[in-house]
Amino acid sequence: MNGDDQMLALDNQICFALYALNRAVTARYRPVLAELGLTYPQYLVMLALWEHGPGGEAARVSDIGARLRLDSGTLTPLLKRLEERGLLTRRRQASDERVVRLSLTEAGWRLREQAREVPMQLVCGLDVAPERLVTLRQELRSLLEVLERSGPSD
Amino acid sequence: MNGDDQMLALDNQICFALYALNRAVTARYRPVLAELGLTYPQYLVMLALWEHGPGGEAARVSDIGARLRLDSGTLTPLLKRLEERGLLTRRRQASDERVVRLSLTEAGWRLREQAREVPMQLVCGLDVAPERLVTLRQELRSLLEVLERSGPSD
DNA sequence: CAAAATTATATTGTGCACAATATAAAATCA
DNA sequence: TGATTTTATATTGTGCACAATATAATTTTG
Repeated sequence: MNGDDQMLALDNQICFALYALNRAVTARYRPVLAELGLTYPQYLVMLALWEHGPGGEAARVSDIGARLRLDSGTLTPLLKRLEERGLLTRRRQASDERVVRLSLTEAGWRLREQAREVPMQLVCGLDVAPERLVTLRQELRSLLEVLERSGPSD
Repeated sequence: MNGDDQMLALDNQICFALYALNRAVTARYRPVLAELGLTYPQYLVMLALWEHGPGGEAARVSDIGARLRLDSGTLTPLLKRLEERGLLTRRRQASDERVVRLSLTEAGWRLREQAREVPMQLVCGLDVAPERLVTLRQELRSLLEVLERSGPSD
């Protein structure tokens, strides 16, 4: 009799599955990253900076923002915290004072050596076939692409 | 020469794919839910309350917490906001004053009628085969279960 | 029954996300 | 060139998440 829309059942919402799993995964990372003194978003920023590499120009805030889909409202305070911990420096670019360039310090690069263990540590404590994770990752990335293509405008 | 661990590449992190897609999906919900005057977490709480139903005992804060994997630190202020908007009432249970019972108001139930359109609206504006989403949802839920089984203790 | 332990919710404090706005510098245009 | 527009980052304010702790009520124990 009641309007028992199965459409609104929590377990039928892909958004909830995504939300719950994302938080569960983040929770798994938390103690591991705590050993590095990083939060999860800070870890992602470090991954982006490590990936940007030491050669070429230092990354701009907006480079990291584009990579992680984060704006300056999120990144500025986060980067200041990483700077305070001595992992990177933030310097205005002389030729264009609007731009802030991010350079990893020695400590920032050293941290990468510790971080190398993180992915394996996570996957190992998981009892899931690795190829299952690869498949899932591909599917997640594929859907993200769909959303981002049609997203900004539509 | 450089320590080019592909393990640390951002695009190889399943955690990043999950993080990015979750935020992209949430962003899709945002304008739709704004019409209902709800944030995304508030929507999930309402889904849980609607699902709990009008019969039987009113939901406890911890019931919703168990369903959504959220603690009182998150739920208490969120529920107060929903109460201020007149969608629910919070009442201490007489027989056990520790417990707070959550009852949807008329407005809370009426909102469900509007919310009925939300899932279809989201899926339709997505150009992805529905069965692909069903498969993904199952996989996400399956992995969540794995994490929660081994998680709390290990 | 009284003391201790447990339970349910609330509070406090930190760190994201994100919208909206501000600031300042550079690029474009009239 | 001077005014306008655009661009890059920063700031402000709100609302989660989550850890740690507080509070108060119930249950368990000695």
